[in-house]
Amino acid sequence: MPASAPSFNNPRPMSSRRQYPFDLIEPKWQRAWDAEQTFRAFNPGEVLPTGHPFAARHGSDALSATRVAGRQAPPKYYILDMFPYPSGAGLHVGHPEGYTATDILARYRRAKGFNVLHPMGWDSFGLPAEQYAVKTGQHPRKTTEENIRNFTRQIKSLGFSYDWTRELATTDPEYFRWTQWIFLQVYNSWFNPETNQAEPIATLKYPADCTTEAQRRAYRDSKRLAYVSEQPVWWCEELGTVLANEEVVDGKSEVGGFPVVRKPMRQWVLRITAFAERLLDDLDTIEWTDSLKEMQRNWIGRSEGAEVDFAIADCRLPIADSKIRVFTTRPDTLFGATYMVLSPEHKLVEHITTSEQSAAVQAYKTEVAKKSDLERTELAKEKSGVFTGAYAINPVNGEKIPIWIADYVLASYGTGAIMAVPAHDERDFEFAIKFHLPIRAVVQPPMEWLSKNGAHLEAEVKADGQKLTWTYSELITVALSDKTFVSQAYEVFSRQVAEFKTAFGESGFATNSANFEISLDGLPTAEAKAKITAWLEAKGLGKKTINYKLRDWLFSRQRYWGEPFPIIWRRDDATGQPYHEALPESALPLLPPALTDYKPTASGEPPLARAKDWVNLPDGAVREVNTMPQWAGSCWYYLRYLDAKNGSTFVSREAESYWMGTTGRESRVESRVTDSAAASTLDPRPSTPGVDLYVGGTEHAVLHLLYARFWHKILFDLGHVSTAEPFFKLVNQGLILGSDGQKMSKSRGNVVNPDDVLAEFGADAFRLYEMFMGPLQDTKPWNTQGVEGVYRFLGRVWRLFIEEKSETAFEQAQTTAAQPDADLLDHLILNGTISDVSATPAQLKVLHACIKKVTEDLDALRFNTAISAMMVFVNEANGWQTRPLSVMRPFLQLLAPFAPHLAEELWSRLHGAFGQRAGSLTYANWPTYDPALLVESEVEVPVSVNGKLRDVIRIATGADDAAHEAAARNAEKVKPLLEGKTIKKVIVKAGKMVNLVVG
RNA sequence: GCCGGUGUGGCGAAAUGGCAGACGCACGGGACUUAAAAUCCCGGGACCGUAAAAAGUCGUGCGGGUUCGAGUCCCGCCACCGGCACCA
Repeated sequence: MPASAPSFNNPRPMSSRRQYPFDLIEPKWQRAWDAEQTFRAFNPGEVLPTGHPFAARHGSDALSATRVAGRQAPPKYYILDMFPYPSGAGLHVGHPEGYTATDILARYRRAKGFNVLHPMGWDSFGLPAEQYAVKTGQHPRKTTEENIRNFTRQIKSLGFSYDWTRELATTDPEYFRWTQWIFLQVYNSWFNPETNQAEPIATLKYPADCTTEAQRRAYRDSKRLAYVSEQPVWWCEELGTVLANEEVVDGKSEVGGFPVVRKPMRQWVLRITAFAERLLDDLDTIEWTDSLKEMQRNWIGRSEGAEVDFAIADCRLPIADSKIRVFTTRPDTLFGATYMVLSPEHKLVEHITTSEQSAAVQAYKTEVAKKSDLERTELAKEKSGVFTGAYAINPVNGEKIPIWIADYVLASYGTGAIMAVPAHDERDFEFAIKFHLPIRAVVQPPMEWLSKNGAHLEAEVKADGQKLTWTYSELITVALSDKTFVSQAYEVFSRQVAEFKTAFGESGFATNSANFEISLDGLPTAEAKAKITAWLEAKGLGKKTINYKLRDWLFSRQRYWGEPFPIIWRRDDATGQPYHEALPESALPLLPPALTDYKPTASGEPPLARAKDWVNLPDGAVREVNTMPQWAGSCWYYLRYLDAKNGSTFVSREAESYWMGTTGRESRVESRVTDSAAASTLDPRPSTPGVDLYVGGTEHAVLHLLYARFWHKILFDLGHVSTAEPFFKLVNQGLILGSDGQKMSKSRGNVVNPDDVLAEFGADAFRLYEMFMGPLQDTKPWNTQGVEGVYRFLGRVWRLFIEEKSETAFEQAQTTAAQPDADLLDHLILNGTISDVSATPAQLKVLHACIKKVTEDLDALRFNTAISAMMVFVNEANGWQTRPLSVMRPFLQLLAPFAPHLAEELWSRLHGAFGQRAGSLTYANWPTYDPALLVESEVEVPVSVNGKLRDVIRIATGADDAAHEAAARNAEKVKPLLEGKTIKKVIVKAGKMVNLVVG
């Protein structure tokens, strides 16, 4: 039996009778919601269908521009799930965790009066469908469509309140025509450093020496945000494609873990580095978790420092090339630079290498080239390198220092060359020790550091005119109390710096750092950096610089199942050079050609090259045969949802500014009565710019989220969208582990299939359990018995509302009669304990405490404790002889976001029994609580003596401190402890606790 | 190594600096039943007690500190999870 099939012959025999007929209720309401289009979200200006519950609540003119003055428009709330890749394996229990959380919040916001946008779609380009196509020849579209059907069925069975009219798939030509369109926007833009933003390529100014059209074109193409570059890229043989930096983890492909090699290739690249600063800065404007922001910051990797030029000694090169530029974050240690290192790939290496060293240098370069990057990082322990025979001049002291090459210096970062300061950089230190290069200390470490790292050393010191030999620890100990020994301690450090087993890389005070023009001595590191940088700039020897680890985004893939580039190639008549040209927008969508074989060509070209008719155009031009990466479609899908059916633009201006929250900012949740109770249940920030809440897994912390922010900023600069950031608040759901506490995987056999859980317990129980397991963000193990727990809870809810005797009748009818399912439910009648009587104060208190807790917890995304609050309510209500309608009704509203099917069913029965028309529970106004009802007349207050709890007193609410103290002194278990003692201090927090301090 | 997060019963977890363990699972006892399941009620951190209780002692990874009072705040460790890692 395939694992994904619902198990009818369940391993656990239907040991228990169903808690309630979820198998009838759930499909019933899913059909009703479908028929009513209950969750359809309306765009501004849209005519609301009469009878739609949203119109019933907010008025049919709710979103029209001509809305009657005085009536406030409902505020928008955009709540988004990361859309899934529809894999053949189907949904696993991890997917619905985030989806359930967002669905609960979407339903909660609807009840609170928001216009909620909650869409779902498919990230449907992707490798598995293509690999399947390579194997079987079946078109990937077919596999993809089958998988989408299965995913849709599974997701719909969970009762999520998506607006399915906005469903999209990245593989749909009507979708990817706009992906291609956005690519053209990127292609036709450049980054203007003066305005710090993307601008149309037409605003580009050409340098004077660009005279011919070919020159202008070359210049223009070198400035585009999408450009072609011949550069070393990660090639994965197994996947048959190149990968972006971000897709390579530990020298292997992120997908599949296949080996990758560095290979120079002509590729499309997007200029994300131009946006590094803004991608970094704007993190401060959005509400993401610290860890997520940190991950993005680390990936961008900003570091501030200086570029410094070192002249090459005795150089025979033309003057322009006779210097080596390095990047350093520690220009203050320039006086301690005792050698230089170039990366083996550095352009100058061959020019400066002396003939004596030439053979060694060549050999080393060959050796390094052979090493994969995996080896280069894995074998990081042992430093290697070769002397070039050449020397550079340290610009601050004129010293001749040797130039080496070593693979610990990366060609791709900074300038590909460093000044080595072994005393203050761990890597340089190791290298200097290994190759016996000089080490010079120019920063004084703190005493603690010296004592920790110099414990093994001996020091010769002068004390009382005598020479003595102390251990370094002794010297430091003396220096700490006697200032006259401090300078000796530093002197020994400077002299014996190589004896310390490590470099001192932190901040301290500069020393040994002076020439006849400038002295850094005595300055703290920060000031020393500023001073030397200013000096270098004044002398034209260097300048302040900022560097990023972020690389430009490698954007092309050698695959079939991706968006084709809307680009063609021509040859320049004059020069014979190939150049690229964008297709006109009217040519979109550009469909991939039909193929029978999806493999790359024999000559290693991408699969698209097989389609000769498609590639070769009548006028001699040829099409680009690379395709876009999977990230392209997911970079902007959240925008397409806003206006998914628009055939003339990717998203209309009105829809964009409404849903992204830049119009109608003044609109707030209708402010009700003035009392604080109502106010406290209003959201403090009704609408935010951008997606209000985005929920998904951490695996997209850098890739998708960085790329999407990048595209969004380009669209923002070009005036296509109205916010600088796409996702205002973002929450990562935690991983769900197997019941063995291990990551779920087929090989471990611990995968839980939602279909099975649904068959046994129903969608509501499944949803409830996923939320009850623990905090959304935490990693937590699955436990099927836990599902039973919440399932029993739903059964108790059911029995609160349904007459038990009628259940027997229902069951009999179910086994005997061949009635349609819907009619079967008619055997059930409302529990006789529910009546339209006024509630007791105790009942009201229980209800209002529940409203308060559930509301506050939903606002804070604490689903687990909200559920436990409802359990407390049900445990109480279970004991009631009569259950007032006015109490039971609001409870169903609280339950509705979590268990919508059950709540709708009971809601409609409750109203039916009292001859009322129910109306959709979805748009019923969220209940508010009255704090006055929560006040107790008497409270229990713990009493401690000397901080130890000894007794509990009952005392009237609002009693003063004196009354508390008196009651506490008289408490039965406290009295004996006070005998013969004096009370030194009394702490009273009225209504909270009393503490008596005795001596 | 660096950055971020997490450590609380048998388990998942709760606790604005103020009665640690709400709620749920598992477990034990009882009611109902011919019986079981389901349901309903009761119990429950550990230790020491006791016929049963009560009382008492100890308890939120470890060690210190602040405070009348610390799971919560501060300092120093340890372990686990996630990310980055020769980025000058």
